[in-house]
Amino acid sequence: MERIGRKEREFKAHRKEILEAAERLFARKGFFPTTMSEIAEEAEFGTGTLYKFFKSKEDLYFTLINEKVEEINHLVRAELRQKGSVIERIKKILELQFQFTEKNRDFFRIYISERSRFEWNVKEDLGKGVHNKMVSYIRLLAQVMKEGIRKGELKSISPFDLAHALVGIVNSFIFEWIISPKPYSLISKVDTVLEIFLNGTQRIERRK
Amino acid sequence: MERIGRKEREFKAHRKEILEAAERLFARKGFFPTTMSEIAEEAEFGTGTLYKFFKSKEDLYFTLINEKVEEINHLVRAELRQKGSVIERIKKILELQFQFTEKNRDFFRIYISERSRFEWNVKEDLGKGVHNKMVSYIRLLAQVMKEGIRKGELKSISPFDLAHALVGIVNSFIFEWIISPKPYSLISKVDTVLEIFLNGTQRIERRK
DNA sequence: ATTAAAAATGAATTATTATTCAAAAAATGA
DNA sequence: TCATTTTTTGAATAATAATTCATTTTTAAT
Repeated sequence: MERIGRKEREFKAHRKEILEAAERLFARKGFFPTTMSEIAEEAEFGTGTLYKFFKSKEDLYFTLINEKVEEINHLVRAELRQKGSVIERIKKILELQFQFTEKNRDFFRIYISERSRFEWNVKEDLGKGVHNKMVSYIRLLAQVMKEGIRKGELKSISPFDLAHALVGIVNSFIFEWIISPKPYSLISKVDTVLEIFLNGTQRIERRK
Repeated sequence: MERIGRKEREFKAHRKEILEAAERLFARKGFFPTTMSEIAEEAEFGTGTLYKFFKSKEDLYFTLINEKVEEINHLVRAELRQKGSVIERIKKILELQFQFTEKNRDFFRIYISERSRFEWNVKEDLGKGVHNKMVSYIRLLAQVMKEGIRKGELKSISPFDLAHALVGIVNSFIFEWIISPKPYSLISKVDTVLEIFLNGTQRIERRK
């Protein structure tokens, strides 16, 4: 099924090569300082060719981001559909997220610069898409938190506050991992993150 | 003491007006889309005049950020010098941070877009300054966490991990507050943040 | 009031780069 | 092979905006 011709296959392959070249450059220098000619050169195409695949530099940039965000969102949603306690699912999401981040370091350099930027809200649409996915991701997490509260697994705190706290901790660990000059395993931090998020950081008195 | 002449006083006043105009525009549109002419118009000066105060657009931008970061760092350091339990001081820092954020909404729109951007590492110096202050702020917090562990107030978790977790939660709440269309008090979130950070989110079993 | 010094101005300069498009190259098929 | 269509190309175009600086305006001094 899905028999597609050589032409289409090649088109997709070229498109992918361009996206990957762009990913490397955007990760290294950011959006504005990266030029279309540089991307073309990196991808071994002529400058004009890029415009056969993407109608503008911004289109290329946001296509890149959106496709990857879609990918991770997909993984997370699939996980959340599983049975199991809320806490188990939260742990699984952390593992997924950190694993995906390790496999996509370049992308995350771009993404974490992007997600807290407001510049795009001006130019409608393109930037909005990324922002909306962020919001819907939080909403999804809040949903899970709510379930956890209902089931008595989590404390009665506003589910959105819980979601923001978790996302905050995760982002902070990802950021640190990205900028760290010494490479280390991000996945090894899952337990620490979970411990802090679930049980807090205050030492518990042994006895009264 | 410190008798300064009218000339110098006016120079400083003009400089401040330019910085404030720039703050408003950068907060609204971000660095690249904001032009020097726009800033000049907003501040009611000629374009060329800006260059009497700042040697480039980047200089203006980073001066703005650095001065404000300096200000908050100063407040935090002063607080940390106080006596009292580590947990009390952490609470005080949260209050300071959230209060400062509420009073400087425009600035924080700029700052949270800036702090996770890598574009500047290229252009040496200017961007580096902001980054360094961030790092030294984390180091300071880690110091406090270490003290908390030594005194038995906090669990034995890597002090840097503790610092990153706290900063992550705080940033996440600040971000949410900035983008929220409905205004609300950020300071009212101090207790929630503290509760999550210290005691975690997992419901504790009443009895075995 | 007159002149000299200082400050402010914004039009002109310069540099940069996204995008286009006429020409060249490659693929197709008769 | 050769004519036709499709794809690629990168030099030329056009737009933008940071920065400069000759000129104007303001201030200070006599």
